Amino acid sequence: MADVARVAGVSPMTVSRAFKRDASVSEATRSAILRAAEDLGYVFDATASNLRSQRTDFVAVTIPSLNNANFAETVSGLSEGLKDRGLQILLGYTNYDIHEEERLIEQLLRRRPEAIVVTGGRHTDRARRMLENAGIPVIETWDLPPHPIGHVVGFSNAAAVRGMVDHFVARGLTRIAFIGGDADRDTRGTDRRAGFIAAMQSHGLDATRLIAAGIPPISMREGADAMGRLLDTLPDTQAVIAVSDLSAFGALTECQRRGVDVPGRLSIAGFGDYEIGAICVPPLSTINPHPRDIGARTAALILQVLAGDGTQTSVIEVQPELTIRQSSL
Amino acid sequence: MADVARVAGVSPMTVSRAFKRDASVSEATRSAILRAAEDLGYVFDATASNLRSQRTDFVAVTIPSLNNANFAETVSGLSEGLKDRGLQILLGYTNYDIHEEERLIEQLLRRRPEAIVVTGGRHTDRARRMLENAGIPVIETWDLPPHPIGHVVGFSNAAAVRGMVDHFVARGLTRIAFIGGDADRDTRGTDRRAGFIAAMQSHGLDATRLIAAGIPPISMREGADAMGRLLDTLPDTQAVIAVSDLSAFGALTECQRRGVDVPGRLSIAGFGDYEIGAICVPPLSTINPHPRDIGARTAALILQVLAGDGTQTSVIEVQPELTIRQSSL
DNA sequence: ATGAAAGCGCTAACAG
DNA sequence: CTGTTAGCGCTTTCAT
Repeated sequence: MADVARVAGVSPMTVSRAFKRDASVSEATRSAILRAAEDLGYVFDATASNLRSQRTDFVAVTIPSLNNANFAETVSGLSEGLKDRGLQILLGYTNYDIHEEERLIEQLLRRRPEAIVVTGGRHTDRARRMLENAGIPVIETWDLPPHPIGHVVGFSNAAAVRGMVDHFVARGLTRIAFIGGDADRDTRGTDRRAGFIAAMQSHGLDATRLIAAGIPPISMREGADAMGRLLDTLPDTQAVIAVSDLSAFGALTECQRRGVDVPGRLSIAGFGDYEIGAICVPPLSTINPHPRDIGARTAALILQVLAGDGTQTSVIEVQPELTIRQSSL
Repeated sequence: MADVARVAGVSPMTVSRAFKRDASVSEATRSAILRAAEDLGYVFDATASNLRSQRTDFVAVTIPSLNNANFAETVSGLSEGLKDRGLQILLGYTNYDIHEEERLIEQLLRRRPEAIVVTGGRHTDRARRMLENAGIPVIETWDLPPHPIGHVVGFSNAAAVRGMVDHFVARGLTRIAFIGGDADRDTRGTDRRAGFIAAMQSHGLDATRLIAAGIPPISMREGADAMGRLLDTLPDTQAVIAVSDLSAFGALTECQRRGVDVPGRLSIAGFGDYEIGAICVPPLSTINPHPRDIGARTAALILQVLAGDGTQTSVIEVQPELTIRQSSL
């Protein structure tokens, strides 16, 4: 920066200002500085800026998996909402493991983010303590934890599934199974399964048709395998709710391979409103948790909190939407 | 850190050492320091460490889209290979736009990464200049550019498609169409389309059955729409290659909706070996570019280069694999 | 194995 | 609109 200042004939401080958005530098001076910088191949050093200004413009985000359209949508909505203010996302993934999440949170906090967004509301004790003491806004998403650490933008996974159970029951189906949610690593999956069980019981129905599908992320293949076991062991099942659209689609393909008519003999529903559910034949009933909205509203919340709008914490509920398609009609 | 030092009864320098992996601190001192840090809720400040040591332990990575299983696999393989050495990925996405890529590269370089990995081999002139002058290892991936900036870990998208054309021709099919690759934002898509045209011409076949599918990322829906137009306008087409498995699957569903037998009346192939192609009915022929290997080999290359193993640049070719399934048999 | 002094490259704070 | 001074919290370097 000193070199650029020398070439442009100004002080380093003026160069520093020229690189900021709204700093007061005359247009002529600024363009001369930027030209000098370009000529010299100077690249602004954010590490020094971060230290001195005590601002990094990072927003830390943890998601269970990179390769998941739902979480990708949330991150995308978040990123979109933050980039106008120059905030950049520092992303890490936990592989659906809260111990991995703990390690990740520690690493992320070392980078001194302005805020931290975590997926889910269940954490190790130490992770929780670190978040509580971080001194920055904390936002839990994709859940509605009973004791939030800070802010929340999410929904109840259990309640969302209840709507689908009600839909099946209203159609007169009673022998309903649930695929997935058995490994307690994926807290959203287990919550959905718990919601299924509670909803079935409240209807006075048998809630024991639970088919394990392995550790998350549940693949399409695992959904297909689970459906195979279901058809083998409980062939009188009338409807299936899968922990995600991906496993639901896998289950559908297994029905196709075995010549089981969907929805004639068996209804299927998923979760997440992934594109595949809308386009496959027949299209899948699902629950749309509005992942992009979660991201967008989280971004808006962060901007508001960083602008100093009060210190109270908000709980923003993004209502999941029951989406009924041909697979359950 | 000074506070921790005081509580632990040592100098800040010793605290600093206690937080490093292989620093020479007695075990007793180290554990006393770590306990003091935990008690005080101290979190190591990476921004200061970065500035003083001139090391960030960041590896910058640009990918076209977060929500893409192929790129997610590459990032995952990369991340896996880097984390043992404490290197963290700083990820940004370009939305398939080289101008967005230019902006992103500038932002990423300001964070002073140890190396930078970009997806693709085509860049704006300014982006290319920034990468050349960055003074860190540069790795282009998912392509085989004629004039690499630095290292390369990738494959020829055009050559990969040739293998699929040859497969169809060997089966006696001659009226072959290509879906996608029309928007020049996605250089990998256009390269695949160009490879299709070249391969068809080298067989003396008509290479004009090109169906546009819109701007990337091409959705399943766009694949289905493209297939609809193809069936409407060129109903005698015998085989279709789509720019990705996702659009190929969309195309397949359109055939299902119209009662067009696949592969009886029409063969379909995709690109990418996404899970959906392996499980849908019928399963899709595809080209597997081994995305995780690209990431893993990129990670290994970075570690080797950072360890100072010579200054020569490597071009590592990861061979795509033709995967023939029922959709083209 | 531990400590003292100096400084990484920028910007807050103040001045003009 | 521009400049001066000091210092962000670590770690390099050199000691012992």
